[in-house]
Amino acid sequence: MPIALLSPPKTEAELMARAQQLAGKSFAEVAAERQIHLPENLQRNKGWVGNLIEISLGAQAGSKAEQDFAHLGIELKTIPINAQGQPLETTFVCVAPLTGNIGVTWAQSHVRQKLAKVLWIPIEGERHIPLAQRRIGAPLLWQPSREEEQQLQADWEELMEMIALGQVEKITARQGEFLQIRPKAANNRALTTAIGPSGDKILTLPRGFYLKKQFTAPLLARHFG
DNA sequence: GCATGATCATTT
DNA sequence: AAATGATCATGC
Repeated sequence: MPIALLSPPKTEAELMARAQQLAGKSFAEVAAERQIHLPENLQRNKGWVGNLIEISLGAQAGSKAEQDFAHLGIELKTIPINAQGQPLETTFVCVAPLTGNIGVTWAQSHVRQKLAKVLWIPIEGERHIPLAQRRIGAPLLWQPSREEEQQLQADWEELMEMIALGQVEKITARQGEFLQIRPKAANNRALTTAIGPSGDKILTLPRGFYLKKQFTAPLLARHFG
């Protein structure tokens, strides 16, 4: 007898109340509540925690493009942290568009849309903690400050200019102070179309935008530090 | 392949 | 130790 699927939260307050009720619970506890299988580790289940939290908050798991709670204008992101509350990983934002970028501005960008309002759920992520014992932290509903938005915009414009000028294969994860571009693919044989150095079409590895820890660390510290 | 969810693991 | 580049699962 499957348990009932949680309905989407109707209001921001309801979403936050649910998120606060998850705080302090272990993955084992929450997985049991929702009758979700708990894997040994995340090696072959990298999105497991994100899916667990989605289901536990009433987002439709395996959803389509758009924010997790589109009716509330809120994107959900789990972020693994260490014992000091610092992020252990970068945060994937969205796929980097490698073609069709003529005339696209920061204001219209997917990065800005995705990050307009984010519900951050910190989770214990240190690998020495067995997955079952890792706990969920207190939620943080965040909107970028003017300064944060300017930081992201500057990196985005630099990186998008390189893409538009056919320099995508010269982009490295070292570029961008707060926002970087790295591979986002099943493996290194995956290919997608991009603009080449001569302005022609080339095939290259799909890339994604990621928030560097230099961006998310202060964001978390301001609230939890 | 692309979009969802990210973390792994090699390199520096 | 930290960051970069590579990778894993799933649905369509």
